[in-house]
Amino acid sequence: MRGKPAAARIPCRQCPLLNCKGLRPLTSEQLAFMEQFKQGELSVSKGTQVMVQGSLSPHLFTVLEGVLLRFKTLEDGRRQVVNFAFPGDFLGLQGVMIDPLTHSVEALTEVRLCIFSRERVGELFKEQPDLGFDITWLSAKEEGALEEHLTALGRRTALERLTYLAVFLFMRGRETGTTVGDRLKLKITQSQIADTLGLSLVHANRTLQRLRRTNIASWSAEEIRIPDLEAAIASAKYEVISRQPLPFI
Amino acid sequence: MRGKPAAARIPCRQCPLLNCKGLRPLTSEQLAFMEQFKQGELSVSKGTQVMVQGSLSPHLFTVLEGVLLRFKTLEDGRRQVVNFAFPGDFLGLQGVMIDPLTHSVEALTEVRLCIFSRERVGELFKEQPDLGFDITWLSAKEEGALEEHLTALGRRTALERLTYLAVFLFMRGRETGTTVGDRLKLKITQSQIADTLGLSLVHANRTLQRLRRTNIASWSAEEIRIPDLEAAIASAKYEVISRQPLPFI
DNA sequence: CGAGCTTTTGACGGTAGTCAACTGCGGTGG
DNA sequence: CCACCGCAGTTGACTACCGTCAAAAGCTCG
Repeated sequence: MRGKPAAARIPCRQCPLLNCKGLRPLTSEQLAFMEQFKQGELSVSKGTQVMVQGSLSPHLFTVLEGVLLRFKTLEDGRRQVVNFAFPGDFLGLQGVMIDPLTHSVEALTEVRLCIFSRERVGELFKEQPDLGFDITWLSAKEEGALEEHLTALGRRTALERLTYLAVFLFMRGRETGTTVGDRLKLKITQSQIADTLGLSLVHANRTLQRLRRTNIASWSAEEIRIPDLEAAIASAKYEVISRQPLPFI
Repeated sequence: MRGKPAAARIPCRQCPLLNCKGLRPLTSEQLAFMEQFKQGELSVSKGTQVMVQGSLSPHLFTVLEGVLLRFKTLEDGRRQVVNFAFPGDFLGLQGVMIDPLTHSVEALTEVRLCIFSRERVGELFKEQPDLGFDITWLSAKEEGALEEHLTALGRRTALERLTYLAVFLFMRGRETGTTVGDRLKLKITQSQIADTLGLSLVHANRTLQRLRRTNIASWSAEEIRIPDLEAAIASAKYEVISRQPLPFI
């Protein structure tokens, strides 16, 4: 896990997440606590592994900027992308509870992370119960996302899965201000898409071409564009869960 | 959601979960808190829906006894089983954060549940931060299980999925004292298995027959028997996560 | 310009889904 | 008592979706 640590330490009261529309801002007391709870920052470039499956993780992270990929690897090399992380997402909670990490995390873009110490989490729960509650909230929301992915893999056709993923990523992007109009700029390889949706690379490619022809979403190597979100949601059979502003940090 | 509520209210200090080997017992202070936090008990018979997708849930539950099924339903009727709940598992956390439930919960056996009020969760986090932390732990563990299921659906063959599920259920049973020797008594229909593993009913049936012929697991309608757990784990390519005693309640 | 990665295309085979029918079993009611 | 029903499990035949193998084309970067 390389990367310039603490390149530019920004005080929490200037945290970019505070004016992110999809996120609920912290109270000033909470901000004061976070200020001393925060250990530093980590900036990594695209492709960097932030966490490695099987290793021990001394840190927790909050994503300040960028998009990451969480994935598991089987011994024989098969990979499964488990979820994506957007700004405001909390990474490494499992590492606190379960010793060796059960998945890896890799940066899909340039990424800036906020670092916390794993040892001091108990302290957070004691001194700021509301923040502890928020962490549980985030964890429950993550669980909900995994359930959606699970039904996508289990019960949706390849084309539905692709549209589902397009909509999912687009909406996560919109919540976290990563999106511009009906476009989400995000470079993902088709291999990563395949590993997310449980498809082979070849089949993912063919289905992606089929998706492009439907005009429901235009998904290029550079960006995802969804002209009619309602229509896309319907055709993905995506049940949108209620969009309350998420807590963070 | 029918069922005799509070049929027999057992004090927490006699909770059957306390001497469950896979679970970490509570301190006496925590027990005292839980005693007044607990609202009552709910006993339901096999097949009962304890929670219904789309409805609001006023309660949280801890499983005292029995096994349940969590599943999502698409509008067109396709079903996806998301996970199973064994004694000690915590149900309904998502209902606290996200308003309408995103999945249903159904009893697979006779089940006894401990009921908590959704409104008072904040109180628990404030007064017993350690318990709040434990809830987060449970949530993180659940997340880990979902990730395993996800890679099963995405990257394993039908036969591997079946063995994976057999091993998964057996080990959960063993953790929670539901198992006897190398047997887990548990009635599951092949349709439920199919909906768990993302297979069609017919194909699940055929693969199950194939699994029986391998002698790795004998999975009848009544029970799962795994004579050689190590071998089964290997052939399922199941990466066993470390088995620390779980917290509960 | 060549190396290496990602995307694309073709051909082929196998895995898994669908449709349909039949069996076996337990419960219900005539 | 047994016919009848519904449900779970089983089997066969057919199809199609999807994976694998292989190769070529496009791209970026040193």
